[in-house]
Amino acid sequence: MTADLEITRLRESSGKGFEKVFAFLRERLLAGSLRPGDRLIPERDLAAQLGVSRPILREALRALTVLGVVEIRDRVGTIVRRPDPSVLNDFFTFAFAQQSDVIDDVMQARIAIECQAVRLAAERATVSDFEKLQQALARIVETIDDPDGGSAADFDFHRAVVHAGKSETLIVLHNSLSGILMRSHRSRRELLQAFDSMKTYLIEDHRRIFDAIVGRDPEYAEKVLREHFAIGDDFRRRAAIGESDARNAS
Amino acid sequence: MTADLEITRLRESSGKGFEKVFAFLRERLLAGSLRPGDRLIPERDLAAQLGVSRPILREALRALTVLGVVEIRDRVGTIVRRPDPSVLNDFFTFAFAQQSDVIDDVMQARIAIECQAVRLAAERATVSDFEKLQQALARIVETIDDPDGGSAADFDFHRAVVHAGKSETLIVLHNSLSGILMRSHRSRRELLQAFDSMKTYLIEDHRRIFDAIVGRDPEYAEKVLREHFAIGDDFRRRAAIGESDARNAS
DNA sequence: GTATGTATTCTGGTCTGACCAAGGTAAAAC
DNA sequence: GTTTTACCTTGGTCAGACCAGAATACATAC
Repeated sequence: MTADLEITRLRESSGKGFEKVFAFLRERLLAGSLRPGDRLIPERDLAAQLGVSRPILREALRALTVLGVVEIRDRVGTIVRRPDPSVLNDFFTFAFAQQSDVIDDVMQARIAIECQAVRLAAERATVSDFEKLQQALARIVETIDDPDGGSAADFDFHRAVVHAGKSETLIVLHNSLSGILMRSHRSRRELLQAFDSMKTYLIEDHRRIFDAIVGRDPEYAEKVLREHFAIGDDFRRRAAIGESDARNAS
Repeated sequence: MTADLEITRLRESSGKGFEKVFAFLRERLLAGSLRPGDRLIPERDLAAQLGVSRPILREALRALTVLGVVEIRDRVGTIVRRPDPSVLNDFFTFAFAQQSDVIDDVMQARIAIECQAVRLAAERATVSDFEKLQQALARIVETIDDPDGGSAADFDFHRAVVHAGKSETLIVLHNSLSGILMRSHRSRRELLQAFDSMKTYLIEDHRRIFDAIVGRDPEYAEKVLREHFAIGDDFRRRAAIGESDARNAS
């Protein structure tokens, strides 16, 4: 509507076509003059205003799309969206597709996130969170002999912990790491079956974490969680070595 | 015409043009048939083989570019790259830019990352890391009265800590959060100027963190760092209240 | 034979203008 | 007032063209 002045300015400032347009839109998005829900003006008009051709504009739009910032709806228009964390999954998938040895490293990030989250959880968790945690805990007990279900239950519990932390950022990050972790999670869990002592350890650890959160003890909560990871890591290290990669994705 | 069995298959499988091409390339990238360093065939040829027009191909290529998977080099070609973590910066910037109240929340993530990193640093830091940390520490002392320089020095120190942790993932995440944090960092630091007691606290805290790392004491390192954040948060809370929102855009 | 400089080719970067199909909408028909 | 319908809008795509500079081949000079 009123955006022509600045656009003209932009036309000379930034670099080449795509870069220019992308930078322009980026700025608009970041500055907040384009907010989630807004609909951009038609591609043709926008392209004209920006002084580029439609294909170029579309490149920029598409770029923003993969970043989850906008959504191009066929025959409707381009609307601004609140960035969807699932984009990160995309990225991580690409990033870690080639190297499989980064799992341990990603694990460090997970530990970081969860340890912080569990602290927050101990402070902020609501009764509703308690319930969810308890349910997750129950499922862990139920599925202790089932690799698949157990893995899921385990993960759910940890996810519940992070959610109880009430930090959007931590939730996003944790969720983003999920993709990579998921892969290893199952295989890791499987070999836990070998050790029978693991079962009690698994249950006990989670229960203690739960108790710590309910008991509003951040310090202890983190401590237990950290130990939980350490012991798990230890078991894993002890058992698994030859991680064969069956990557024949049909 | 007859040389492209898989391509032809793809042509019908996936959805529309862009989606199809993107999915195709994505698969190739993930499967590993396209590996970092490889150069794609010229756009014209590739477009022809995929049965789409060049603009569409470029949309897909550009999309992969923002994901950091490929790099389009002017007049050279499109080469596959190992995903660049800087992509995350893009995303996080977008994701957290719109809400200005998330700073505190992002801070939780920073704390999470750094606390984990400092632990690792205490275990893994090399002599080279020690030196960098010491230099950063020295700069903090030097620039204690300079808001700008001080902010940078402070940040450098923390960055050095994370790097000393030797976890690529943590480094990536920390770096990604930097963008958002940077904004607030300076203003936060400025108001620290008001409190004179802050200066000694700032120096002392960082020095203790440094000592903990050199002393190979993860537990203590995290403890100090956590307190460091807590105290900073406290000061901030005490000083700044009316965080005015400059939302004069639109 | 080597080295240098030049011409040619290749490749991305961009533009123009066009066609299609389906969503939206308002006029037209009931 | 409701339904139907025709039109316009909008994204999705294509085809072919031009440019500028990198890469390379080639020819020339030493």
